[in-house]
Amino acid sequence: MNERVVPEPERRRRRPTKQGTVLSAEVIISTALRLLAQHGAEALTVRRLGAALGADPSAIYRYFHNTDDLLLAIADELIARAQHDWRSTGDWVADLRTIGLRIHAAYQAHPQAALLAAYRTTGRQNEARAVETILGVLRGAGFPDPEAVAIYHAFVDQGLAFAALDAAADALPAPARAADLAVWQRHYARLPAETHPNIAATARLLVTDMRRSGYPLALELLLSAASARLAALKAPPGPA
Amino acid sequence: MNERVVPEPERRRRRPTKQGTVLSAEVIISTALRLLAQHGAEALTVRRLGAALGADPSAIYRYFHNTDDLLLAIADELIARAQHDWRSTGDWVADLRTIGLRIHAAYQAHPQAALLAAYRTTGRQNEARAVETILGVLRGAGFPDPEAVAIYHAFVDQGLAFAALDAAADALPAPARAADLAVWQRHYARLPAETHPNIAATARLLVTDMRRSGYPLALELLLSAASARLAALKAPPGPA
DNA sequence: CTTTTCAGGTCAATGGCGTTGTCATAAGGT
DNA sequence: ACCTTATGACAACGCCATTGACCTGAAAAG
Repeated sequence: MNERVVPEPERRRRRPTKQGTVLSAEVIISTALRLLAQHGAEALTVRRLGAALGADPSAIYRYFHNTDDLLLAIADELIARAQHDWRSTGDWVADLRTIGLRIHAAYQAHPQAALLAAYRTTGRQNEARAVETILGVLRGAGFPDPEAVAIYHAFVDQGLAFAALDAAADALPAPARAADLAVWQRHYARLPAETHPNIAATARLLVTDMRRSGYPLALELLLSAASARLAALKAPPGPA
Repeated sequence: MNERVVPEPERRRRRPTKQGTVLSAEVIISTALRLLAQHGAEALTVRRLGAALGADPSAIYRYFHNTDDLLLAIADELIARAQHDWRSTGDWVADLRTIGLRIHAAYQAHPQAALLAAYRTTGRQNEARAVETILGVLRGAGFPDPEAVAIYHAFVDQGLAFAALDAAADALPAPARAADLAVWQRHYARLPAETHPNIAATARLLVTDMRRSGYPLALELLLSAASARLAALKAPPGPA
């Protein structure tokens, strides 16, 4: 591990680069997000980031231990954006629905970054706040701790997993992306009923449905099943 | 794109390498899978694959256009394996549960290939067979077509999304993977109750639960919610 | 206001990677 | 037995992340 990094709040001396930029963790993160948005995932290299910042690539190592450290910082920033201004309504199902959709939306706004970040556990400030909030909603709803933790896990992972899945579609190189979308019309819509009766019968529905994200329905199903479980827990004497 | 590749069925001349191996697409794929299984994601490089084969790295480009081509060839195999020997039991919930877990397991067995494959729509034979099967299960259970298609979409995307999420954890470079796992013990388990009461109250549960995949529960919740919807559809006169 | 110090930007080098242009040679059709 | 050419080998290119040594100017100390 690299020891050159001084924690951001303790920084005193800020010295411009040869090209005049004044660096900071914040500037580096936002430049990285811009680079990802403009030129795709493969554009995020230390060398190109250095060039975009107007600094020597190695200067980045004064702010982040390595590229992974930088990536985790980016991930935490996305989580922060998802939580921005959120407030509980008192209805736990509505709260979780909103949180789930917000996470998904925040990641969709930066598909290239989402693809890299959605899989990581950062342990940083904003992530911890999100974990705390979601657990609070579930425990406040009346789920006993083991159930609350299990449902927290399913809920969060499902949100992140769909965020990455849908981000990947956006982040795909243009030709591959077009090809994948066209498969449903070009290929599945023309399969004969003899060999693929179920696809043939539903082809039109498939073509329109597969254009959208499957997340909203998956989220709704998760929430309604969780709700049913809670109801069962609150009526302890088992039914016939 | 590299034009050196001769399609496998047209190959006539098979010439041993200096070290005596006789190459083929099949040998290269299985060696790559062995390399991945034995030494993890970062072991799959053209150079190391060449070394493992007993051949010059560049010889691989006589069989695959580039590394992506090779990885897709590996991935293609996974789709077939997920479906291998599957048979309907007549119980639609049990069938979907099995199919979901099988997809997840097949991808889990080769995480780095899964990461590339889970996001794509190939439209090829094995994929079409899977779509047909799942739609058949849902329509056979009595879901009307629009509902069948919507639930198909949520079900499949959930399976693929979790497959990619869990594969990504396995495919992470060893240090990053260890760091992510440790976060729950090192960091979350020690947050004070004053600032993070819900995390503090459930820390022990979190540490053990987050080690496992969230997919089995998420799948179960999706299936039970779908089941409830079907029951509601079959009892048309609305309840009190 | 001067002196000291050291954070932080720069430079150069290391060892890895995927990929390709070229060459040499042996396999296999004739 | 002869040719053709597919296929393996070699060497080189331009990327990549990372690091150790250095230099310099901003801030702290007096």
